[in-house]
Order: sequence, then structure tokens, then C-alpha cells
Amino acid sequence: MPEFPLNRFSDMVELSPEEAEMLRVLGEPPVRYRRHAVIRREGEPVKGIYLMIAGWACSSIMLPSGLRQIVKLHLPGDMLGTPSMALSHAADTLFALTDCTIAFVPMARVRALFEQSPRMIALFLAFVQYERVALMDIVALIGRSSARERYATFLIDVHSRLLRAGLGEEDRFELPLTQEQIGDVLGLTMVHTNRTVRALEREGLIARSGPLVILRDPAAIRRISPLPKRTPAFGLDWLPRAAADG
Amino acid sequence: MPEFPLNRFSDMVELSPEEAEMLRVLGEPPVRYRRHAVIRREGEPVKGIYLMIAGWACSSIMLPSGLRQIVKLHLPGDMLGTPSMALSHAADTLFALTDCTIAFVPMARVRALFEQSPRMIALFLAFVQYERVALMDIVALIGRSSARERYATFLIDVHSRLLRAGLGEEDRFELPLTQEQIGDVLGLTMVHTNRTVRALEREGLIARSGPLVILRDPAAIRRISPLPKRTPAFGLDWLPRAAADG
DNA sequence: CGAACTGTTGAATATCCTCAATTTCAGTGG
DNA sequence: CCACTGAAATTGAGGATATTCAACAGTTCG
Repeated sequence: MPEFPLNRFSDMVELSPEEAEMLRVLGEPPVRYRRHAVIRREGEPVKGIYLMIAGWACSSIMLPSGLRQIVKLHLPGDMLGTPSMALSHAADTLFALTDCTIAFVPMARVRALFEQSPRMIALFLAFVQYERVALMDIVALIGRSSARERYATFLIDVHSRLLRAGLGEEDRFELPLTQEQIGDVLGLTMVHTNRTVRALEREGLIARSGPLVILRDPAAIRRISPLPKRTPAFGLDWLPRAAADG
Repeated sequence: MPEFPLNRFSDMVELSPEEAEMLRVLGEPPVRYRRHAVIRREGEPVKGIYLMIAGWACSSIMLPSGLRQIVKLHLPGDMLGTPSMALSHAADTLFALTDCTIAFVPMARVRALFEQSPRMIALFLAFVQYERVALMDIVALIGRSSARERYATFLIDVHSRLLRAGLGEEDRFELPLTQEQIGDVLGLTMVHTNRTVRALEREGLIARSGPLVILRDPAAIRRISPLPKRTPAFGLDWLPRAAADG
């Protein structure tokens, strides 16, 4: 049985065995979604959140013009759909970019977790704040940098996230997105995304074959990217203590 | 003595008198900042969060190119600097757009609040998720819409936030931002921001005199804006119960 | 009255988009 | 094995939007 990877939490704090267990039993039995399946559509009532166990998904917002903006790429270990927790109707659409495995968590279970452990609420909060910083970075990226800078940032971000998730290798990774989808992440058209990709390729900074991306000059790519690395603070000192007993 | 407005929380849930009191005594004594003062610079160690009591401030990220992106405008009742809670060094700079009054909350006090009331952690979490949705909307706005659409969205967003905060009138409000700063919010240059503003003015959708903005045709402006209104869910059913006693 | 900041506009340029055509490739059915 | 199909990638050409550079006007402040 596939399990929800806990690295996203344990990046920030040491989980007690009890806490790890709470997370392990949080989700309902995992469900498989087909590539291109809609997991939840924006505007639908919010019934719960989702734990990404395997595959790639994304969260997107559709504008009246028909244009789509992908707001977050989701990899195994991510929690999906949580921003809409504070809304009655979902703000974003959750979409399977590849076949994927996802466990649903009804809000009642979230509540049970929260009643059981204040510390888990606080951990959840820390996790969400970290995601918020990531979004702030994206606003700065899209608002104030060129297509080239955006794409370079995209590459190193996805690569480093894959490495942390234990997927991907030192200098290469599989990117199961079409260029149109990459454009939807970066706020660019498909055509301009293609030109940007081809330019980096011609310059020898990257190479591609099918979905495989090879970073031929990671240092140069990093130099193009205008965003700093953010590292979560480990062992947050403002968390409540672990529960008195188990 | 000026007080921290609680509407941001009470928008989502009914605060018990004890909870309202916890928030009221959360901050240290308010401090006044001068217009253009830096409240906290990005990269500095994170020591606490801030409660906005009066005035306007913003949170911004500086890119190596020297360009700045304003990521959030802060009005009275907002909590500033919380995204960096999960980091050791602040991601964003907090900057006073006007003279303002702000109460500092050291992380130790945040921790005390959290240990005292799990429900307050969860409320805080809901608040943060709502902010996250706002950021997602901004990503979609900046990534996929025109200067005109961005500016129209900016106007109705600021106006509605001022109304909720009990500032501003039905069809007008004071906007103490330079056009350069508005450009930093919208991801545009000062020059193009100016042209965009002037265009709406020439078309009779808005009028201006000094910092005063008059919405001459709010419906038309709303029609230009591509983002939907988001309303926080009231009475979130996943919150832990209020503490058994006071 | 001069300095500094903000707003405003014109002209030239750059970046990115739209439209359109063509190529590549994986999957399907004959 | 090969044509056929549809999705995705690629490229050219022309156009739209936004930027850059530059100049100047209006305000505020000392």
C-alpha cells in the first residue's frame, strides 16, 4: 500500500512516532487518478483536502478570458487543496498531470487531527506559511522578470523539489509537462515558452530528449534565476510542546 | 490607546470574549513608524510578527536587478510578516507607505498564545489560508492579464478592503501610493502604470484629485477585473471547539 | 527660490503574443 | 508494415503590449 511521504513536515521539525502515525492514518484509502483527470474543480464545495502520494498534479485558476494560470505544481508528499479550507467554494482546480495516487481527507478528519494535537495544527501552519513564501516568490518572479529568468527558475525549483522528494538525479529529471502547461505555470504562451526553451538548449545550458531534461550547466542556470533559495527553519521554537502523553 | 482591529478574524468566526481578549493583549505596546520607514528588512532574522493598527504598509521582495515587487498591501487589522514564521531569515521587507502604528509580537508571545488555545492556532491557520488564496489570485492576475485588468482589479480590491476596515466611502477612497508603488504591486513600470491610470480616467471610469480616487463607474471597473470575489466561509466547521473553560 | 519627488507625455525599442503553417511522434486500425 | 490520427513541438511573420529613454510640468518642502 503506497504511503504519504512525510518529508514535507520532517523538513521543519522532528516528528514523534505518534505524530508520524497520526499523519499516516490521516487519509482515506488512496485512489488512482488518470492523467488529465480533474480531482476537484474550482467553484465546487470544499469537502476536504488531498494527500499526494504518487505522480504529478497541479492547482490552477481559470480566468474569464479562458486563460489558465497554474499556481502550484504538486509532487508526492504535497497536500493539495488546502488553501480553500477557509472558503466555502474551492478557489482552484486540482488536475492530474500524470497518472497519480491521492488520498482524500474529509474535513471531519482534519478536525479530529486538530483536536487531537495542537502541535500538529501549528506544524500545519508552518507548512502553509512556507507555501505562502513560495507563492510570494512566484509573484515576484512573474511580475518582475523575463521569460528566460522564469524558465530558469522553474527548472531549478522543480529539480530541487524532485531531489528532496527522492526522485530525479543530480543533473537530470523527467518533466511530464507539455510546453503549454509550462507556459501556464510561468504566465507565458506556449509559443513563447517554446522559444525560451529552445534558446537555453541552443546555448548548451540544457539538453532534452522526450520528457527528460538534462541540466548541462546548472550553475549558469542558477545564475539566470533571480530568486534566492529559501530554507525552512528547522526546529521551530514557537511550536507548542508535543502532547503530554501518547 | 489604539487597538488592533479584530475584524479579520471575526469575519470568519465568532470570537469568544476570552479569545478577543487574547488577541487584544497579544502585541507589545504600539510603535509609530514614519512614512518610508523600513519596519523589517528581508534577510534579517525573524524575531516576531507585527499587528497593523493604523496606516498603510507593504510587504515586498527585491530582485537582484533592483526591481521590487510588492506582494501585499497592508491595512489596519492585518498581521504582517507572518509568512516568514517558517523561515530563519525574513523573505520580505516590511515598509511603511504612510505614517503608521504597529504592535510587535515576539515569537515567544505567539507561542504562548498557541499553547493557551489550540482554537486560536486553527483560526490563525484559516486566516493564513485565506491570504494564500489572495496570493494565488494575484499570481493569476499578473501572469495572465493586461495592465488595464490589473489596475481595475487593484482598485476594487483596495476599495473593498477599505470598506471592510471601516475606512473609505461608497464610491471613493484615499490611495496614498505613488504610481511607482502601484506599478510595483501590479508588475508594471511607473510609466505604463501612468498611461493605464490616465486611460481609465479619460474614459470616465475614475476621477482623481491628489490621493483621492473616485470610482465613477464601479460596475464597469468590476467588469474589467478578471478575478471573482472570494468570501471567507463563516463558522468553519473544522475548527477545534473553544477551550472547555476560560 | 531651488531641490527632490511625483506625475505626465512622446518617441523608439523590446518583449511577448497571435496567427498560421509545418514537423515530430506515439498510438490505432487496417 | 504502413497509412491515419491527434497531441505536442517548432518556426516564421506580423502585431500588440509594455519598456526604456528623455524631457518637462506641478508640488512640496526647506
